[in-house]
Amino acid sequence: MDNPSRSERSRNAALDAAITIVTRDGPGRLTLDAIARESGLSKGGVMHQFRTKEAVLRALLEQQMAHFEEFSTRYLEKVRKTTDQPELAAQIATLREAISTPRAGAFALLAAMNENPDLMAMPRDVDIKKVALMKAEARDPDLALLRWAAARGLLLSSLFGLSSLTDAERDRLFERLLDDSKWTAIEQGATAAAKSSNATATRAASPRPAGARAAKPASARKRN
Amino acid sequence: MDNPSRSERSRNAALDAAITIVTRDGPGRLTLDAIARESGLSKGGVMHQFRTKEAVLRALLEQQMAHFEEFSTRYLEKVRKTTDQPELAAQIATLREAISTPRAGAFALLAAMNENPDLMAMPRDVDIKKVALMKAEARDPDLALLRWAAARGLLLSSLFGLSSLTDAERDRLFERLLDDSKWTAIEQGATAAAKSSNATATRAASPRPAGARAAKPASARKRN
DNA sequence: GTTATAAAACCGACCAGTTGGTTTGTAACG
DNA sequence: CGTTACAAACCAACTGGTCGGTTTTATAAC
Repeated sequence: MDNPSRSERSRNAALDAAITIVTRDGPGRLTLDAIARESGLSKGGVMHQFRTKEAVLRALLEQQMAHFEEFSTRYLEKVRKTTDQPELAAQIATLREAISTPRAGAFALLAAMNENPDLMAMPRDVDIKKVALMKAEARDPDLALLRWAAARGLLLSSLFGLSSLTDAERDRLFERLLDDSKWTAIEQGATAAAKSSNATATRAASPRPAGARAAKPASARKRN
Repeated sequence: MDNPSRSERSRNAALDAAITIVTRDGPGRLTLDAIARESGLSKGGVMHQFRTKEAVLRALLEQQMAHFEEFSTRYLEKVRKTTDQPELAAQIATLREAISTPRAGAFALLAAMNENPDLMAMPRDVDIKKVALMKAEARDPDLALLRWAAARGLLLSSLFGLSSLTDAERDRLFERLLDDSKWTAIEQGATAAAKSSNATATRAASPRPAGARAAKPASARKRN
């Protein structure tokens, strides 16, 4: 086998092993030795492909992000014509997907966060773009964000083993989140405050004001 | 100082140190030595108060849960008369509170999960009860769950540094989540029968198989 | 009030095992 | 023959946890 292929095979073997470990034993058990053991490679081999453990985490994250990005894109293409908020739909569907697929994805996230919280910047940056898109397409951006937040809440809760919902329940909730027709009735115009009492059935057709984004969390810690 | 006070002071010092470490350095850095260093106690002293590391995690979780439980109870008492879904309101408000208070709470959660995922059973059990209460008081239980999930999504995203929202935005979203009047218009059930449970497919843009979801993580790992 | 004794709180050296990472060697590719 | 890909032994730092000993507090007899 030629060298490039050989290398790629080892790389994938290592990453697959990492996913296996993280999902099976928990993020705290993801060590270089464990990866070597699980992948069949020697530790030296693993270290040849990834010079540091952080490089492994980063590669893991990138792989998973690419996976979900692809899912998202495909889904988006498919429903672009059936809803006027395709980005929102795609995000919700992707979050839903992340629950069922080999927990890998978000477990990788967890492992990353555990080891080096700064790695979270990667997925966050993607998020920022997605949020912008969702807001741009929505008549009621805040409502879109809330539907999105709900999906995310369901995912993260499930991921952390915090969920007290059955699979059926969760599925039903996702279904409802995706169903635009169930939400239009409470869409609000871009006007902020709103007279609290009724006003719920208003269905303003105005575009939206394009909010101003501000500073980041600015978490700045160092590790390793 | 008498013994009980002395003991409690040390215990709290250790716990405070643990919170400091976890929030400042990340969950992966929470070690017994680190706690000893940070708290000023000796390692032996720490071990006297907590026989194992898991005991530290457990105590941390309990402390945080107690804190939020108290907040929740107080809030509930306060709004019981102003809304017909006080449990939901209390949960949302508590989740909101958890964002602003020292990240401690959920970071402790993370540390716990990292070390021993089984510890998550503690907060989950509380959740199950809360969910039951919220469902019981709601005319549209699923909608209540979704509002709750949204609040949770906002919290967890923010907590993990995944949030791309500004504080103001998040605040606005929480405000809306708490405002019952903004949701009544889409309440389902109660009125006009309607087998709400299925039938959601009116406009579902989701081509999902709705297949049989598999079993739970079934993580049965041991550590240490 | 002093003294004797026990019990609790605390210290810090120590242990075996694990960690991420390095070094040295070797075989195959190009 | 040099570079690439891997293996295996190795290392210093660190891990959770133990253990013998010291200090502080509590009890109670004198």
